[in-house]
Amino acid sequence: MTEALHAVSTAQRPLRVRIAPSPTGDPHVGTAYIALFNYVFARKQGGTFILRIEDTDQERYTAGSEAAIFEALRWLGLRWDEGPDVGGPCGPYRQSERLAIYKEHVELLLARGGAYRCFCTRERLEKLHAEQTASKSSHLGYDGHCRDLSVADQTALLVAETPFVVRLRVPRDGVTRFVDHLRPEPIEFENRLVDDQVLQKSDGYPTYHLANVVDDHLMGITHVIRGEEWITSTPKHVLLYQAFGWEPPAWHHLGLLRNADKTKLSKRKNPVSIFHYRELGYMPETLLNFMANLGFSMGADVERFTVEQMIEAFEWSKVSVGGPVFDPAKLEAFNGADIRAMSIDALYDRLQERVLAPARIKALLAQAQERVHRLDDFIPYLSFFFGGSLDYAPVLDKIKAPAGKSNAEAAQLLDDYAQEIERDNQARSFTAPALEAFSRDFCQRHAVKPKELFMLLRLGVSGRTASPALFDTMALCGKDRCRTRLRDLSGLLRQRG
RNA sequence: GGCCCUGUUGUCUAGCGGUUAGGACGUUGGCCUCUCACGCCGAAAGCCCGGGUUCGAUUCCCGGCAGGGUCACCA
Repeated sequence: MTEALHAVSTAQRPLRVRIAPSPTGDPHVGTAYIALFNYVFARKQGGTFILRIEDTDQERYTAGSEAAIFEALRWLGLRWDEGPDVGGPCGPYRQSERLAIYKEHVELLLARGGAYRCFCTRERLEKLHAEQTASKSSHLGYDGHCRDLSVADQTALLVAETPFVVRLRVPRDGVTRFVDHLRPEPIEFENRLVDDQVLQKSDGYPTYHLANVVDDHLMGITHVIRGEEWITSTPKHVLLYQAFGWEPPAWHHLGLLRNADKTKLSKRKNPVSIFHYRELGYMPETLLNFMANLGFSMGADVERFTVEQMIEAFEWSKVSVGGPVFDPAKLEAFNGADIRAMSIDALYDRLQERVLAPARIKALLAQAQERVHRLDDFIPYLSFFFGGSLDYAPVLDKIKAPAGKSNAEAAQLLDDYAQEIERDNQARSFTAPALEAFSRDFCQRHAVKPKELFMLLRLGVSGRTASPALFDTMALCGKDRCRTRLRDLSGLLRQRG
């Protein structure tokens, strides 16, 4: 049985893999991690590496984050062969441009009986969920209310323009089994525990599950290499392939990157933006090497290697699957070693690329010009625009919670501030005017005097009581540097109790 | 809670029935040295637990336990 299942894999089709990020927020290191393994595997096998943008959620979509994904992956050197920007034979590579395709496939499924229309209201579903939770029902999920509506009933509802979603008709019994090529045993799910997943939302957009399967098939994806978080929805995907009569890809679920406390790597507990590492001066090849070691082992006690060397040596048997803790200290050590290994000329060139990029330096000089008396003062004056965490010792006594607030509340205020910036479409871009508008509004909402919050922000970001205009300072420091420092400051406040 | 995945020092890992259980980060002692850093030498620290199978289990099997993931008209 096991043998037979393993043998099914992807016969003789040309090897094609993909990374399919969704454009929400900053590009995540987890995306880079998964991209790396897809990329390396494709290169090793002479296959094709595809970038597909999964932008089917209009609510969470954020402008500019697609471009940010391109930028981040390019910075890392993970070049894709097909994608929204470079095109390719299976385009478009942006799901929002493939809506007609999904519609068509939903119709196909409906016609075949593999899916059905569900007219249940959100209220009913919420009530259902509440009841299931309250009764401690062992399995939550749709109750199949609309599963067998008569044609007449459906027509009536359709004529009345009742909103509906389309759900996958999951078999009531039996099991769905698939092989994960990273694990020794096939993975099995009882069908009765698999929910009738929504495939098409009431706004006509596909959900991830539908779009992903349709695209993977249409784009000829032979190997799906993704995070372990997807294992539980894989039976739905397998069932979808079956409903369409398609051959599923070979599944590979990699362990999830973790915080120090072993939970799934999160923004709350760790810097997760690829840009954070770029801005703070980690080198792309070092970051890649560090991440490679999280799930891949070269063997022979070698852990410093290039992507080329990884490609050379790559085999799935060298990939481990326990969720690794992303340890910034080790990354730091790798990066330091790599800096030491460079020639002075190479180092100098590296610095020009970003840290000392002329445009950046000029922008900084513009801030320092009127505040400095000697040329030699520029560098010390601008020092806090560089580096990560600051030493707050010299200004410790100046760091105070706003009037009427405890230290803990002030810390919380800073955390909220950092968090809410991400949710603000303007402030997220981190320009001075947007930051100012956001910050003033923030003060209003949280009942703090701007003066007090702004001083706290200034101290956090610059480590000084005096600096160039706060919002220019923040914009020039960059989001990632500000975020770490504000996090540091909030930690410091919290520590005081 | 149901289901699923995972389980070697604090962390990332090597190991694939017999090893003084190897390497790296971190921690730590020392050497080098005007200081720091680097570099070098050394140390502490691990096979989740309990049953099997076996002459012998970290390794194979079973059962626990622990951690994680997932249970959306988000991906």
